Amino acid sequence: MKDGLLTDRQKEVLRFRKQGMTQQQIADIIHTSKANVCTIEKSAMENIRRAKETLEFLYTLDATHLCTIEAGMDLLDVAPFIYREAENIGIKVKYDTISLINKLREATPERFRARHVRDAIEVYINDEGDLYFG
Amino acid sequence: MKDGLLTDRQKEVLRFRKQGMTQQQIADIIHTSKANVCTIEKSAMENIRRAKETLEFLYTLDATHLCTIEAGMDLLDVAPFIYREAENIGIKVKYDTISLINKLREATPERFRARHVRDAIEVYINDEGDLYFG
DNA sequence: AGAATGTTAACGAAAAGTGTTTAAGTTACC
DNA sequence: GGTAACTTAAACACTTTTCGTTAACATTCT
Repeated sequence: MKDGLLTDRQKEVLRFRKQGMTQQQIADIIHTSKANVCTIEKSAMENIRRAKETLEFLYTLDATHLCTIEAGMDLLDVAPFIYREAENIGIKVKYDTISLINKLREATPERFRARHVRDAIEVYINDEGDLYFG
Repeated sequence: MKDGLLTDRQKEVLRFRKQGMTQQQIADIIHTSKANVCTIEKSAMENIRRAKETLEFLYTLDATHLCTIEAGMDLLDVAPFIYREAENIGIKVKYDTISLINKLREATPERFRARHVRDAIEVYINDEGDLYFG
């Protein structure tokens, strides 16, 4: 049984970075070049991105596509829209308006500009009323 | 930018499995042996396990060690214990007793026998009062 | 017992991932 | 301009993963 995606090297770098060290400082400590620290850190972030994407796939596997939030929509209109769509297919959404918006902003922070949606967001829902965004 | 951890083959098998197909049925469709379907499915599950573990590491990265739940402890004593420890370091735990126990059992189901803890569990907490178990 | 389902071990070939170095490129700040 | 922090790309040796086969083994249902 193997560990997670991150190599010992990558974990090491992430820990030092979390403490606020520069790549050069870390390079000195672990006896390698700063370029190498950079690539190690970069591939660590890449691995984290992939881990997230993998679990996203799992979620959408037992979830059905609920609706699409089109670009330009106001953030405050999103929750009512999702509630209506979910009601149409007879599923009760698990989250109240506040949690829903928080969850949405957390899942796709880059897709917002102030109160407006920048790019379309696909919304998935499962039988339990859990929501996933892709 | 690469995809998630799962190969197309693995996703394919997982989708068919979700639909309730047997390994033999899938093997016939994708033109390979059932043994191979089995190994593909198995490594898919392994990849999913690793994705989860990777994100767990991320959580503990900005969390500090709160306390250790020793083997033999009664499940009903865990929540009060954690609350007390968190209070000692001035952090309010995000979960009520019920949610806390659910979260604990979900994270480490193999470490319980009826109402008792089998092996020691490390508890981590972050500034927001989120808990992680390792 | 027979049949279907699932698992495991051993092995090979092709593909992908890892750690490194080197070298050239930003970006930002004094 | 110069320097420190950081990024990027190419190339290398090395290790691991993946997909596939075959054959044996365990489980469960009829």
